[in-house]
Amino acid sequence: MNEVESGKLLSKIARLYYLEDMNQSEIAERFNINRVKVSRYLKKARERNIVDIKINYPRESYHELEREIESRYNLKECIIVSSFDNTQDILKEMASVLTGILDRILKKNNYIGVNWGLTLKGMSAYMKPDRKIDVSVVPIVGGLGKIETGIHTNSIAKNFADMFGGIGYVINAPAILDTKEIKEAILNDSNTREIFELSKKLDVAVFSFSDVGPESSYAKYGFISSEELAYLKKLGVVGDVNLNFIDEYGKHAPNKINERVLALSIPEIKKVKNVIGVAYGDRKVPVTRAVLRGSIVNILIIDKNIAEKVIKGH
Amino acid sequence: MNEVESGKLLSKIARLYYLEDMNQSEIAERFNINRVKVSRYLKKARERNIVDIKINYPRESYHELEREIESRYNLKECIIVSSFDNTQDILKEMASVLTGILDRILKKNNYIGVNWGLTLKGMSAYMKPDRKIDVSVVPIVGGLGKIETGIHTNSIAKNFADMFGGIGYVINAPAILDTKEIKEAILNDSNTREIFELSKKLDVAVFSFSDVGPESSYAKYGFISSEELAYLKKLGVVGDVNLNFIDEYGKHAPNKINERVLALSIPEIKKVKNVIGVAYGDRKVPVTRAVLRGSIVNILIIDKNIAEKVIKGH
DNA sequence: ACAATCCATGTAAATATGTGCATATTTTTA
DNA sequence: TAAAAATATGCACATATTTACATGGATTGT
Repeated sequence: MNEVESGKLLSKIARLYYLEDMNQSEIAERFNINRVKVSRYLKKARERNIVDIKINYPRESYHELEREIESRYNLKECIIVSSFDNTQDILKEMASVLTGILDRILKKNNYIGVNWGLTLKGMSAYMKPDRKIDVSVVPIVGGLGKIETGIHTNSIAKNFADMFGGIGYVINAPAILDTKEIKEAILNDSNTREIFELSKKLDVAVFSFSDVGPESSYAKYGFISSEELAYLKKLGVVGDVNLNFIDEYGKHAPNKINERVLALSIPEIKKVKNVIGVAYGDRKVPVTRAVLRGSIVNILIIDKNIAEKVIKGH
Repeated sequence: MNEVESGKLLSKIARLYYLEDMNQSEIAERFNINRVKVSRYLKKARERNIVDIKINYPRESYHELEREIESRYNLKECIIVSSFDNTQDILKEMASVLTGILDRILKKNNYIGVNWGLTLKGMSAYMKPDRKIDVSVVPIVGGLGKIETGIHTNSIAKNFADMFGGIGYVINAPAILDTKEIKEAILNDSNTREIFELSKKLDVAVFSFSDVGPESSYAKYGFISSEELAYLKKLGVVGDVNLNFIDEYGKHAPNKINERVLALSIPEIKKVKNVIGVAYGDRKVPVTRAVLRGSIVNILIIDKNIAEKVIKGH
């Protein structure tokens, strides 16, 4: 058995390289071998597990779960926060995570799209970005509810623009119209069209998604009636992504309501480079799974409860 | 606290880089950051011990002791073998180690110098090189004793040449002459001079060293009288390196005997790129320490007993 | 509020590492 | 033992990583 087979040389080389910051040329020189050989021996040492690399994750992190979801659904990032009893605590955590990601991702003059709802409203209350940069914040859905409630997409856009520095665009059209025809008409109006044009420039999109149950914002605020919700459920809808109703596989489920909804569509959302989805709470487990299956987002921020159930459920 | 400070991003990046073989560009792309930043974050992750690298050494190895000696005495390599009760077992181990090193170091047409004595004789009985290459084996000391005993430098050179393939040169002069004048005369003879010329070409030198006690080969075989040994000891000599007598600091101790000794000197030995010293047994502890202190070798093969005592002794 | 200093960033250049390929060596097979 | 196959080697090139440096933004002290 020679030096290499026995692993003695491999371990020596590995030590010098990984532990003592010697480079491959220096090692080659020392052991009188070819530089390329050192590279190959190091590879062999890794293959034979002579080199053992461990990553120490921060205590409170759910990296295994994150990793599992990232690789199963091919995400760039999955970030999981603790499922605190208190909703505000979850929102605080999520806000901190989202701020970190946006601080990192956003560059000057970038375009960021946002939708509406309680989750984004709640998070923006706790977001404290490190720095101000000029970004353009664009609503990606029509308006729902009064501006004062703070869940309106224009409010969300304004919040984000104030926080990161830059301008918050305003959409002057409701999200749900009475008829298909009215929607088409509004879409043809330059005011609205301009906003939707901007969404083609998005570098980042941030949105929450929801189930179609009674606790959803549209149910609670009465934007969609319970009959309509029942109708959607019958079609196999498990929730919405920016008001696009989807089935359990994350496919858009054709329905009467969407015909008169003004919102950035799923194919258009998918074109954005960084698509960040946010969700917490038990009721959003099925829609989260659907969003993942449909590869709608590539960055996902969820709470531990959803994460575990998504993984267990399949 | 942001993503970087918390270590969350660092650990994610480290995982992708070290555990999932992603390169820095891919990671940069994924996290929307600059490629150089990934390099810097990885450095930070290592500094913060988020990345933990462990080397698994072969079970029976004394890597810590080896490492200690290597770094303390600035060796390229220190290899320690078990101190078996049976001398032959030690010789077998050392032979295997030396073979490995020579198989690795020696290239075609290299010159290798060898000295004499029981240690090299004993080892060469067990050496089984992987391959034959053309090397030139050169005696680096005059002859001592009858060829038949096998401890004569010409025998050692022949053994090495047979094993590795190549030619064993022969020195036709004794190591210890009667007078300084005779030595000078012999050194002027072309036969001897040629051999010593060759030693300027050495790529590797292999030699054992010895104490100046009654068990040394020169005492046992009567090449040096007990009066002379006593005289050397009085001068502060702790042993010899290729018949050059040295003090506890590895410095050559000027003495009457060396004036009439025919051997490659310490400065000449130090010029060789790979200087391999071999020793085992308790009596060689002081001389080993001296050899190390004097930086005479850069590769050292010793038994565990010597290693431990060298380290403990200071 | 201003200047001075410090720190972060990205680009370009330098360094280090990995790979394809042609050649050499060893092992296998007949 | 010779030929064939498999493996190892080292060069030249391709790729990847690190570093130096210049710049700009943030922070601190006055």
